[in-house]
Amino acid sequence: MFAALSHPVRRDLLSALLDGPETAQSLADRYAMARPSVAEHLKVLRDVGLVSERQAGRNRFYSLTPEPLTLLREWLEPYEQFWRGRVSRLATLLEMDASHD
Amino acid sequence: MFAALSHPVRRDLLSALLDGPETAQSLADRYAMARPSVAEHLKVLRDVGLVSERQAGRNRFYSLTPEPLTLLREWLEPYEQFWRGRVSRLATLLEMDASHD
DNA sequence: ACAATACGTAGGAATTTTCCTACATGTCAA
DNA sequence: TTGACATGTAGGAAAATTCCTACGTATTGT
Repeated sequence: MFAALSHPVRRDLLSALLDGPETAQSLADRYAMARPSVAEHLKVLRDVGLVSERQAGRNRFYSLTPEPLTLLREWLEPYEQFWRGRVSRLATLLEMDASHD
Repeated sequence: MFAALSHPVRRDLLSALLDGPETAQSLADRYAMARPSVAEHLKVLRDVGLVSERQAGRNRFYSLTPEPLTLLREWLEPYEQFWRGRVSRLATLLEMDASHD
């Protein structure tokens, strides 16, 4: 998951699919890269379940399946708690400080 | 940021720092890897601002500075909206279906 | 001053990732 | 059927990442 998101082209592909499904071809046209390279990036995204494909004649439509991103959200949680903890400790300190003036 | 999080050892280091600051040494002791390798991972995390260091004599304490993770949270947002959108469209369909029985 | 400890970094080997050019397959249109 | 399009994959070069040992520097305790 994290590895799949580590490449800017792959994040860009996901972002492109936010507007709806697109064919492999039209996705590839967005980049200076050769088409097969984009196909490999799509494969990485497919392997972690972030996109799914639907064959339609000689086109293949890719669409976004963001469910696996809930893992990322869950991973993030302890760090957000950590962050809130720090803020509230700071607030406590400020209160203590305010109390002796 | 995404690249910094792509390596399991680096994610583990962040996780270790949730419990509070630690010296480079004690962090390195957690892994089978040689200490300088861990030091390089710490450097990557430092470069993206996810950890900060405080020199204390011959020890160097690392602590978690999770602020940059807000970028991740922001990145995630459109995908969560996308997801909610899909769920609500599904709900609409189910309602429509329920209405003709 | 000297030895030991804690640490970062240089240099390089091994591995992985990225990206390319073929190439093979399946589909459509004439 | 034949030719053009859409696509995935194989094979390999190039680039990046990872991890090691060796080394340099600063600090501490004796």
